[in-house]
Amino acid sequence: MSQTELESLLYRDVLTVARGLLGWSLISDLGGETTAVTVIETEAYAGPDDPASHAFRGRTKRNGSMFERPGTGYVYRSYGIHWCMNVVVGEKGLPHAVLLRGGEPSAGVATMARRRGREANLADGPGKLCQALGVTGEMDGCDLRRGLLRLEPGPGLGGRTFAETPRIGISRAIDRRWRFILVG
DNA sequence: TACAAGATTGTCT
DNA sequence: GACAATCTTGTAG
Repeated sequence: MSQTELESLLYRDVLTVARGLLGWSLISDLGGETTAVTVIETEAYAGPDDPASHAFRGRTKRNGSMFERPGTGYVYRSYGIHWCMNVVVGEKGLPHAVLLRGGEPSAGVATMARRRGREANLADGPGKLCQALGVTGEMDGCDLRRGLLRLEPGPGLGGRTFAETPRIGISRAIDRRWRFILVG
């Protein structure tokens, strides 16, 4: 995959993008320190067609970023405590997004451990991933194709396969198997 | 204007 | 395995 392929991937169907982002690197230079993870777990949210999406009932102050152009980051606060980040996909104005649920630390591990206050389980959850990379609400609406927080070609699937499972932590439309996770 | 619920995590039992 | 921490949105009065 190349940066150009990322560009075209972002305009594909949200489920295709959710699968395609597995194995990519998410790199952060926030706070003057470089940290990075390999994306290993994603979830797809299809805005107006998805009762579980924040954008199901239209645009609000919080989810405005989801209506921006693909490649935009949508960062929101969860349960008033944690930050969770999405990659906006699809045509501009269509609130489709892929939630980055988990990653494997690949660079700046010491920095991530310091931010997280522990050595293990640095990014195996949406809130943990953001904390490890230093992502906060200030990054809402940023351009993930360039800048301090960006997606770059990573190790890819590396011969590993991925599983499709029901989504986690939601109460609506839980029957849709729109969660993708690398196994192995 | 008030209140319930939520795409979660860490700690304690 | 249960529960608290903590804030924004949506809905009702």
